[in-house]
Amino acid sequence: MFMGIKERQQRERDRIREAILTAARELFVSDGYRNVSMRKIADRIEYSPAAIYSYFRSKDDIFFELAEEGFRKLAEHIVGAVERVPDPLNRLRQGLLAFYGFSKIHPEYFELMFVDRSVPQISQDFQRFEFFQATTARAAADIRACIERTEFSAGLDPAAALHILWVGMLGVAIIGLAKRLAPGEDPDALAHDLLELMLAGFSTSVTTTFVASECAFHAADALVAKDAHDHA
Amino acid sequence: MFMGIKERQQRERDRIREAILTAARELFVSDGYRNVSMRKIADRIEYSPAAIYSYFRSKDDIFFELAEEGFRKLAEHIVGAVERVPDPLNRLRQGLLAFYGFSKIHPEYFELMFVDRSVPQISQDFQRFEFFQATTARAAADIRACIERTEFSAGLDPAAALHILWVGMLGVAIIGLAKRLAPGEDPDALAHDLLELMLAGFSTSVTTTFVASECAFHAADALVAKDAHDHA
DNA sequence: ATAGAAAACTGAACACTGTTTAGATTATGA
DNA sequence: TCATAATCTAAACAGTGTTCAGTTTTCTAT
Repeated sequence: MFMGIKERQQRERDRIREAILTAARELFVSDGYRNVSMRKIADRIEYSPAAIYSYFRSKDDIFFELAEEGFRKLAEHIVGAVERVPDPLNRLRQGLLAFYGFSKIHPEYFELMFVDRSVPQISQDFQRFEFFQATTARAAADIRACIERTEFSAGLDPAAALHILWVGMLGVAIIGLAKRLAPGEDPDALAHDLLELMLAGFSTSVTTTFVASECAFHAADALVAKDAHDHA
Repeated sequence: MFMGIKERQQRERDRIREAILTAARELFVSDGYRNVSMRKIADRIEYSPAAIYSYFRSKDDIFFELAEEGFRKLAEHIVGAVERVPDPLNRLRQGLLAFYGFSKIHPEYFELMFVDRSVPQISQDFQRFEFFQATTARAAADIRACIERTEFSAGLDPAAALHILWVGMLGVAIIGLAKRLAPGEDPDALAHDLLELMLAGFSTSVTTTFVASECAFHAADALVAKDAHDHA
């Protein structure tokens, strides 16, 4: 009869769902994601632990949603770092440094997104995060521009090159997070050096044997092509 | 009176201690270190869980010992890969590929040694593992040789350069372990490409701002100097 | 307003986890 | 033989994710 009731109920459900995520996020950021428990979340929202299970299938589902959040945050962070950089090479540089920087600003998100194996869904659906569709497309376009400007070697596959750069920065990020450096050592300097080394290497005639998958990096190329077409 | 009793008791203690480590290692390798529990270890050695605590202060202590084992294994693996390679640059290459390869042969050890944060002692004492004293010294010496042969740029700091190479390979190893690649993508090719890229970069005049700590990499230099002196 | 249905929530339990402690058992030394 | 010392265990504590029977609340239709 009253049409608004279903909607109000749905709004209420969404509100509680969001409260669960907020509680999880706060615990996650302050205590580390290893120290988030269903009972702690339940305490925060003043519900019983069992109640959460009518909003999320499992604890992993909550973390998966937080990971998605992390990918959105990361995309924003990188876009914010490169949007006013006109030069393709510098934009690439700043973008990759921003990727590394994200691991320091949001270590918990970063570990969940790129390192952790306890939430299998994140590994499984890794390529599906829209982060890749948008952000990597722009980065690949910058690499292409660098090749055209002869700043990078001609035989370079942009998608493969991006993958390599990304993996390198991931390595630095992780030794920083996992604290596998001596007290005096500066991971920032390491990040800088590795990045410059890789960029310098791309100006020589290195060949790539790695083939980046269609669904992620090359699909992103199509997206940029479409983007260029739209702006034409 | 009977002098041998204390010794026999100590032997027995050592035997049981070793049995605990063996049980832990087997569970660790087959089920993953996240799935090793004190109760499972206790079941295997047919003792009560509490008994283990008179041989190890905590579960972390067991894992720390397994990590030490891992570092010995890794050192052996790398030495085995490079011992018959005469050329310094190739030796460096093979050594770094062996480091990456170790992450595939012993993923559980690798994650425990280089990624995991749940055993704080491993992060804390990371630089003290003898692995660094020996293996990194030889790698740094190879880098020095490459510089002398003008295969690498002159201004290079061998310790810093090694750190950079190591971190790069660590990145590839981790995306492999954490399965952050699309199904078709080959982490081996990625490892190869990144390594060649970095080596190519070192032949250009890149500058390093990173300062490797005394206690780990530079201390290793001293060890190699001593080594050279001993063989003279 | 009231009965019935549906949705929401809880208490208690299950099977785990690392760790501690008091007590029982066994081996040793005089 | 008897006390001491070493060794091992049962039980418990506080925590974990998850499930389920049952209660409470909310909505719908008469």
